[in-house]
This record gives sequence, structure tokens and C-alpha cells, in this order.
Amino acid sequence: MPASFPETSATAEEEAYRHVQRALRFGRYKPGERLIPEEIAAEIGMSRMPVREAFRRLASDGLVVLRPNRGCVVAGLTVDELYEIFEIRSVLEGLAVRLAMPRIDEEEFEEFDRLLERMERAGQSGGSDWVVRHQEFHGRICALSQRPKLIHQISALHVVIEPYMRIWFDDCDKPHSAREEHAAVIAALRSGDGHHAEQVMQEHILGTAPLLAEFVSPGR
Amino acid sequence: MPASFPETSATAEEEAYRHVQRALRFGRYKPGERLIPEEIAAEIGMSRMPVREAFRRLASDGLVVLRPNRGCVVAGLTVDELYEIFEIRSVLEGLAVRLAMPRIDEEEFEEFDRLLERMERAGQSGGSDWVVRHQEFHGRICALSQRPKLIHQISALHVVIEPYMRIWFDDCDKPHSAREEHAAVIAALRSGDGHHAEQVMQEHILGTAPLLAEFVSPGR
DNA sequence: AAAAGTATTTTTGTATCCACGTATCATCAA
DNA sequence: TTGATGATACGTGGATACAAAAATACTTTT
Repeated sequence: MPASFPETSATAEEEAYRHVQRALRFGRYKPGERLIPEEIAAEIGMSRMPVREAFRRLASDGLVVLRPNRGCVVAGLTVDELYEIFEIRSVLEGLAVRLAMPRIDEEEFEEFDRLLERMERAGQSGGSDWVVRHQEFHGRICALSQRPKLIHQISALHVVIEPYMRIWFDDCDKPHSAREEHAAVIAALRSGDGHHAEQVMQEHILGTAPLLAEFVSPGR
Repeated sequence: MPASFPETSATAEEEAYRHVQRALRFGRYKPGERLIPEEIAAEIGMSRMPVREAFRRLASDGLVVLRPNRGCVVAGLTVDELYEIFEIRSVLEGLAVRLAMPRIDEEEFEEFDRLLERMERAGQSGGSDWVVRHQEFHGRICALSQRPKLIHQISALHVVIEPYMRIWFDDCDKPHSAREEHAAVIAALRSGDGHHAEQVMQEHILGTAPLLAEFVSPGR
């Protein structure tokens, strides 16, 4: 285990939470599928109880739904819900760029350029880590805003849409417009106009929503 | 039990969650105070376990902090965190009014006028239910946006700041500017310009933050 | 044959129990 | 008197066991 992680003697509940969240992010479970506490507990070698507690938090995050006496099922998104999440993201991440702007120096801009390059490479190689690079891009802007709660909320939304992002990226081999849009966000950031950068970010995010909307299961 | 509530055979965990959340909202527990699962379990006649599960959700909401092997303490806000919450509220509720606008008809406006009147009366009588009326006002606008997740996130933030709102309102007997500001929001809504209404709402919320900031415990 | 009611089985929800980690207090030394 | 160190007690976290609820399958009746 590298020393980069403080590793504060992770509790079993924390381990279960990470485990299931990771599986959900990678789309290992399909929407509507039931999550059996005993199975998951067996997978990571613990009893049902910490898993159940983890379910509560996952339900708070909107990743699963927990109905009384009916257990835990993976929360799929309707088209409306997907759009709603992108609307929320647009204002939240818009706020993040606006707050991040005064904290970005020239060195930071160079880092962003490298990030865009890595995204480009990841996009062409077709590996699924384009999604990770993409989150890195948005995550870095959020981090620069220096607002812990804002960062937390935005990253929670990214987790919810991650499986759909993966399906979307796997499906579209054509080089989509994301590259220019992200470059546009950085350009707006360079301009020094906070409200303009906010606007560009909002449009970028809202523009992505319809592209993903095709990949939600139409039945729900 | 009135039939107004579906009452889907509330689980013990749900009951514990509501119970503690309510106590927290009313400021019955002070920030930093430890919450003993056994005590709370005894208060509502159940075992510790459902209470512990409720703690997980309350921690997700940011109402308590849960450190491994150190139990559950009430989460106080620093000044920075309070400002951050108001920043997030400003964009979230700004989005809500923008989305709500097309759904508001004349009948709805009259309802709003009655609401403002009730807030005024509650404010003068000095009862603590001005806070409730105030939440009703913001809540109604959110509800009209017809966005379940947005509504949920906003109301979660309202719960976090509610104890400070109560202290603030109890402390300031002078009739503050809130009345005009809320009327201004409605006026902007009547104007039919979504972005203008969004702007007014953002300014209203950001303007409230410094007024409350005085009441957070300065030590933290 | 179909529908309804009952019984069985599966699974959730709750309580009790045990072990480990943390905090507090007392005692001893400087 | 003050600081450090150890012991004791309390409280948290996890596991197992038990009870209740729901889903399913089967039987019976119309």
C-alpha cells in the first residue's frame, strides 16, 4: 500500500461502501438489479451489517433505492432524471469555475494543457480511461474552487452518471466535440471573465446531456 | 394518525432519522456535542442499530460527523462553510426559480401573496415559526421547478442552516429587509424574465449569508 | 381452467452479544 | 506541582441469532 493514502484504519462499512460504489461506477450491476447484502458481504469477507449501513449512504447518494422490506436495488436513471442531474451540474460546476478563476496562474494553465493532451490520447486509444481523464479535468477545476462541500456534491453527481458516460464513450467511436468544448472552457478561463467562463461551462455541460440521453434504458 | 401521510409502515431507521434530524433542526443539540446511540435509541424505544444506520444518513447530509471508533458528534459550521452553503444555495435556488417561472400562473401568484402576508404576520408575532414560513416560501418555488433531485438537495441545505436561522431570527427583533427582498423575488418572477429572476434570487440568498455569519460559534 | 386463499420459503429488519479501540483518571516520577 | 505513563471503564464496531414481513408457489374451490 503506497503511503499516499492516510488509510485511517478503514472500517468495514467504509470498505463495503467503496466496494459497491466502485462496482456501480463501472456498471457491474445493471439498473433494477437487486443487491443481496449477504452476497456482497461474502465477496469482501464480512457480515451483512456493515453492508447494510453502506447501503444507507449509497441511497443518500442516489446510487441505489432502498424500499422497506424489499431490499436494495440499483437506481437507474430516467431521461428526465439524467437531464435534471446535468442541469444541477451546470450551475454547480459553473459556480466552481467562477470561484476557481482567481486562483489559476500560468503554471496551472500549463497543467491544464497537459491534461487536455492526455484526454486526447486516452480518447484515441479507445480505452475506457477517457472517462477517468474527463473526470480529472472537471475535478481539477472544482478542486481549484477551494470549496469542500461544492466539490463533494459535484463528484457525487459524477459518480451517478459515470456508468452512462462509459456506455456513451464505448459506443461512439467517432471523435466527438468534447475536445473543442473543453479547450473552450480553458480559453474562457484565460479570458479572465468569471461570468463568461461560468456561461461556457454551463453550455458545455447542458450540451452533453442529450448525447447521453440516448443510452438510458428507454423503458423507465 | 391522520390519513394525510401515506405512512408506509415507517421503519425504525426512518423514525430514528426523523427524530434526530428534527432535534438537530431545532438546535436541541449543540455543535460538537456527542450523540450516544443508546440514549437516542432509548428515547424512541428501539435498539442502537437503527440509530447507527440513521447516523450514516445524517452524516451524508452533513448534519453530524462520524469518525471511526469515536462516535457521532453534531456538525457545527465554520464561517467559511456557512458562506459556502449560501453560495451553493444561490445557484441551486437560482436554477429553481428559472425553471419554476413558466409554471407559475396568476392563481399561483395570489398564493405567493398570501404566503408573504403570513410571513409578515409570523415575523411580527416573533414566534419561531417565521423560519418555517420562510422555508415554505423557498420550498414552494423549488416545488414549482418540478425537479425532485433539485428540491431534495436544496431542502437538505435548508436543514443544515435552520438552527442558525432560528438563532438569527430570535436575536434580531428589528424588522429586517427580508420582507422587501422576498417581494422583489416575486416581482422578478412576474416580470417573466427567467434570468432576471435567477439573478434576484441569487442576490437575495448571498445577501443573507453575512447576516447569519455573526451567529456561528467564532471558535471554529 | 382460472382465481383466490393459504402455506412455505426467502429475505429483511431488529436485538443481543462480544471484541477491540479510545478516553479518562489515577499514580508515580521529575 | 506538573508531566508522563499505565490501568480501568466506557463506548463503538462487527457478528450472529431471532422475529417479522413479503414474495412465491401450491392447493382448493368455483
